[in-house]
Amino acid sequence: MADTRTPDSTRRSERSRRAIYDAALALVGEVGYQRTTIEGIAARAGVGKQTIYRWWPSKAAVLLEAFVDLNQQAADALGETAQAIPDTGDLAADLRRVLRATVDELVDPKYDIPTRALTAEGIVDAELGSRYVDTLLRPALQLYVDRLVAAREAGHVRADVDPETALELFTGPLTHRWLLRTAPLTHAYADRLVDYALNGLAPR
Amino acid sequence: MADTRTPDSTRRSERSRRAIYDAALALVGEVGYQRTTIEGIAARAGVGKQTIYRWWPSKAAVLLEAFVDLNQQAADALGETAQAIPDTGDLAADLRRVLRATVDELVDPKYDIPTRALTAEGIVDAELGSRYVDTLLRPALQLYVDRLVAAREAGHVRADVDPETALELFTGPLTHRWLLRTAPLTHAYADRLVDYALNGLAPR
Amino acid sequence: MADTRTPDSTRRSERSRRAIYDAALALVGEVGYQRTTIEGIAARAGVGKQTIYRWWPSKAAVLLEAFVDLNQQAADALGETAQAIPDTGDLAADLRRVLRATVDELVDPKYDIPTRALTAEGIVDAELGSRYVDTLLRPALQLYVDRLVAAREAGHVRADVDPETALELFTGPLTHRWLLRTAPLTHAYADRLVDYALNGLAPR
Amino acid sequence: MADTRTPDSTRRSERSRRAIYDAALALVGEVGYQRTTIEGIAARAGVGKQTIYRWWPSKAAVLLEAFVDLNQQAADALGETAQAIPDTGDLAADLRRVLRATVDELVDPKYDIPTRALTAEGIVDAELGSRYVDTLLRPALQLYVDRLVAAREAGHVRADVDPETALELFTGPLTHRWLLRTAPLTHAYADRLVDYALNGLAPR
DNA sequence: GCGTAAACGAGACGGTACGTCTAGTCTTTTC
DNA sequence: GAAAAGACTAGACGTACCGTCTCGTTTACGC
Repeated sequence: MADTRTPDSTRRSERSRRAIYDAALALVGEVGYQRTTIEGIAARAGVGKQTIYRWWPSKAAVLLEAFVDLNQQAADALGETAQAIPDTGDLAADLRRVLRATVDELVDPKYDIPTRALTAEGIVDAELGSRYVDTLLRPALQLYVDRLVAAREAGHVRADVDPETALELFTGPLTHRWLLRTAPLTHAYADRLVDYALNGLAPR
Repeated sequence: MADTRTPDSTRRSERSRRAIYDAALALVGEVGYQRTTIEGIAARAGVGKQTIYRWWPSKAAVLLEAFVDLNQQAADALGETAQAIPDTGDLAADLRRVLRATVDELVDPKYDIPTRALTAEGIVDAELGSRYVDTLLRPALQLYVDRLVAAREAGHVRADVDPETALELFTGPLTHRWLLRTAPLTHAYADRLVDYALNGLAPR
Repeated sequence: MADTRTPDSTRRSERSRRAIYDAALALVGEVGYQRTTIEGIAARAGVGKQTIYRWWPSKAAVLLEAFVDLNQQAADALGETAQAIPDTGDLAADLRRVLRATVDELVDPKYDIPTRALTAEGIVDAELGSRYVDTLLRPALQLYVDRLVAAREAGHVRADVDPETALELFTGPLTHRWLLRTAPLTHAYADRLVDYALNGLAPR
Repeated sequence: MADTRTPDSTRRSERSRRAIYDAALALVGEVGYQRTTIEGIAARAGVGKQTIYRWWPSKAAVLLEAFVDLNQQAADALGETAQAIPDTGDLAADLRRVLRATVDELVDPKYDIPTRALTAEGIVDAELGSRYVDTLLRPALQLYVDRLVAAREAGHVRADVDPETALELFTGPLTHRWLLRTAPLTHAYADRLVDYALNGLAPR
């Protein structure tokens, strides 16, 4: 039977935790997600397999935490407001800037490969997916909500707009192209999205 | 080394092919994609493993073809034009109708589970992904292109609109919510998408 | 590396020692030797694993000491001479009596299972084997030596007989049948052994 | 669940079987029985673990068969009668010769180590023990029975002697010293055993 | 209609990784 | 400072599948 005793997290080895994060991210980057194995992570981290199984339920969960940790570190390095979408008063310009940056990130293999892996895993595994959304995706989307609310108050956006839906006009298509590879992701595409979404497809 | 001789498809057993499709779809529905194995499909189909390896390169490829076959059958049952997006002259109403139908399909577990599995696999496996897009997704998206081109000619849509980008304002957000489960998929959501995309977020 | 510091035995917990003996014997009786683990003994004794590793080099060593302790207690309960082979003047009768008693003991599962385990372990592990022989077996065999020497002095046994070898004519076959289960261990067998060994196989 | 299907022995790979025997015997000789693992045997034999698990229930069973096979080969090399105890008419001399040969064998590490391991395992595991006795030990003991019966018919042994018991006067003590290492195994000891057993301990 | 060659069902094979178990060590806290 | 508790590295366990490779057994085409 499985070990049903919950381990005592106060006695957890910080050293091992870090080594596992590092090994997991390195391996996914080097050989891809499918060929990254728990045995491989353990060996690379100089850790017993049981130490992984003790603290994580699956390979995907390890990678997710490793990613969250990475983001945390990056966020800590920057100031708090540094990650917010800028508000220059020109909504279109601000969105173009942030969408272009997102395009750049999604195109960079360093982010592309592990993020794809996590996303794909979350698509099939609902439990993991919800943790992924809550810890990584939702905070990123919230930045759009904040900016759109500000724009609405400034009268740059229709008063009846639901920001949760509105933001998906930008991130939805971008994610669609990125994940499904239906067409190349370019800055021009990002700009066009902002144009269409803000001004609509119908003639004015 | 692999058997480099190309098998003679004229001598292929139609019976086995059908049995493999059925077994693959049934197993994915019953135990999920991850726990569906080629051995399991072979056993369920009453077929030797080699018969699968002879004709398909991977589990995902089997499932993809099984899905294509399923769609083919459904399409054959309907008339040819039956799957096109209707053109009543009211673009918004036509889009609402088709998006609502899509929502209904994505919410139905019968389609949801295997489609998720295929999509997730295609996200990670580029080769499979491109076949998935070409055989299943692209034809479906083309229907939007056709309808949007017609709308553009009728002056119901801006003359400068790129239909390939424009259609993603509808399918992108829908796919986003479906795959990532960020929020429930409803008819109201579909309607709102049509409103935002056609009229834009900015005040007129 | 192992903790080379010799622990201070004066501070040793008598309570733990007893609990470990009891747990070890109980477990071997219940689940057999192979499936008795040091972890299991520690858990059952309510003792940390390190407490076992601190004082014993192996599972077999624990069991051996537990057994020695058990014998000690039994011996203390009886008088000192009580365990000697009786000397009624009739060597054959005395040997039959003691061999029959040995048969009874070897057939009793209470002794059979742990003694088998220890013996088997000692056969493979020379170090343990020698401790087993010295602490448990040798004292028992010495009783035969004593009785045979007395018989020799009384002229009931050839003057040139080496008691160390002679005693094995009794214990050797008995042990052989017991360990290898080549044939059932019975009182009749014990009697026959005494007859053959004392009188020889050759016709007189 | 375990694979309950019985494998088809007609399709068994003779090559793998031989390689497994060789690897098992080599490893036991090199690192001892306890530190010989199924993984190690598989790796050394260049064989998948499952191939071992498919055909044998345990490490001990592999070793037993390897040993039986070894004996078979040795027996096939010699003539049929070559392994019988010689009958020169001088029972004592014949027994001395065979016991001395046995001593030599038991002292040779090549036989000592794996035989010890198998014997010890058979002592604890009754099922394996009975297979060990039936396939390896019993045939060897039968040779004594045959010789003793011949001696009885020739009047060199008491008419009332049970050969099954009598033979244990020789093999029992020898096995006892060998397994328990109570004293060194020498030719002199073998000779003394023959003397005592044939002539008895009591004065004539 | 008969021979032959390819596809077939079956499943053994060498492997890899799984998730579990235990060994023996190390660390922290309690008595 | 011994002991309880238990996390740690290490690695074998037995299982599940992988993809390849024979085996006979159909099956269907060309002679």
